[in-house]
Amino acid sequence: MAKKVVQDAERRRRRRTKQGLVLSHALIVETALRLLREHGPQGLTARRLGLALGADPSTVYRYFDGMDDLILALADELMGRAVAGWETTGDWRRDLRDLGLRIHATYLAHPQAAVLTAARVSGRSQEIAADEAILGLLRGAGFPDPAAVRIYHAFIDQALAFAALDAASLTLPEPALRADRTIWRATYARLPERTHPNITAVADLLAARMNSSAYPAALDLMLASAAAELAAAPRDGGNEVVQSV
Amino acid sequence: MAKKVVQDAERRRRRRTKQGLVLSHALIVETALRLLREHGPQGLTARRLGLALGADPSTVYRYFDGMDDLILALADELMGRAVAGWETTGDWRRDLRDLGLRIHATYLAHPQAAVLTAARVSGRSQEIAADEAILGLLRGAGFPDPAAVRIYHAFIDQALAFAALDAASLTLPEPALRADRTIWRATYARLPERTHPNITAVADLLAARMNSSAYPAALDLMLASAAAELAAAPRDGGNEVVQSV
DNA sequence: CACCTTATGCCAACAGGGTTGACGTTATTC
DNA sequence: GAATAACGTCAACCCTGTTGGCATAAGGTG
Repeated sequence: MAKKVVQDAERRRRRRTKQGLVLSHALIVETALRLLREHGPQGLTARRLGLALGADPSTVYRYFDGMDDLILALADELMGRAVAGWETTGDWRRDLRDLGLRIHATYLAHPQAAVLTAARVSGRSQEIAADEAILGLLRGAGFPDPAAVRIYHAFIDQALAFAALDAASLTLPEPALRADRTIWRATYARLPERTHPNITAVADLLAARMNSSAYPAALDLMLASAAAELAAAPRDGGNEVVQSV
Repeated sequence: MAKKVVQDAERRRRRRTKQGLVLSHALIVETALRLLREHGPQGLTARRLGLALGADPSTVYRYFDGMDDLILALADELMGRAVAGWETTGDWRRDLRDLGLRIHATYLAHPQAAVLTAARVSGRSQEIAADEAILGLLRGAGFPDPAAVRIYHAFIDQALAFAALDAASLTLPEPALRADRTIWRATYARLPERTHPNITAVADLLAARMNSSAYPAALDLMLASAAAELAAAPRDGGNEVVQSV
């Protein structure tokens, strides 16, 4: 198995090898992310990855336990990048807002990586570190455990969900995910006005709107709701619907 | 092409054919959804679909232009089911809340169909009908076009995003998407307390929370925010962040 | 130094994926 | 009855992830 290989190879610096190749987890992840960004999900295959690395496709399996494992590593890497440079001020609301925007921005910088948002939850290092930070922040702010967990989940879910959908709007991946502006305009503007008056009337608006993000506003709403909950009752309030505004 | 085939075959009732097979768009979609629900994304392949239909895999291509086209049809079918039975009362906020919950529930009834949420936007009949209804509702309520489009998008995005993530929490699909309770508990509870005090302290809560949905609360927040915007200013307010509560 | 174990890379091969084209049969239409 | 479209099968193609065997390099130990 590649488990022990991981630990040993990680702490060692190799000079050169048979064909002069020097692969590593970091290099493979970096290359995979590049392929994903430049050529979309279709571009990230075992064979293409091997080609981009100048190595045989099967070599990747010396470092990762299959393609699924690699994908989890990619998601973990992105989470690590999102958290990198994040500094907590002690103001949980401000800190979470900052982190949320960082996660969102990181995924938007790798639009094709929207696939990865479904691959969360793995017990990998970067993710767990981020989770620890978030939970610690919430508990430190005075949220009881159930509330902290609830907010923690809502926070992560929201960030990843919006990132995935925003990214899907920005990119032009495989036909099944096609959602770019051109498609929208072409699809909606071509509808007969008689049968679809509402859509045709706002076809251009629909197309133009595909580029903007609704996440910051939604994030602020969620944080405001959490703050109101904290201010109202120090004790936990269960899972009931929060009616505000 | 299958385009003309579609129209002609749809309006006709065929008694029997060569081997006694009577395929149709509806039957194929129904079977594909069943495969997806029972065996997950891995279970929905051209070959398995052919097997389940008792037909040759290539036969599907007489009805759909490739697997992508079929997947879009599945998403369209689900949207149609979600909207079926939906009755508008004229109260846009109440109606949208109802529709949102319907969409959410429909996708939760087909957990494995979370993949389909990424396949939105296609110009297919059921979807366009739903879009028309939503946009008509918002414009009728007095929202100017830009605001209506913005809310329309936020509404759909939110419903699909939460459905996808909630469904991912409920199911146990391929390794890359693994996110079930067992995994959560096993993953997080096994962490050393010394290095991960926060996570280990709430490990059970984390696992238990995977089954509940945060969508209704988020939906209410969004609708409340939209209502506040409508009450405050009849004219459109652009894309600025809404600070409420 | 020799020696053995581990790490690392390549190669060939397998099962299974989507998709296509030719072909035959059936159903419909004129 | 003849022509045409629809429908289903079959064999084949190229792609995918993945594996086992083999060769070489590296690292540690005598």
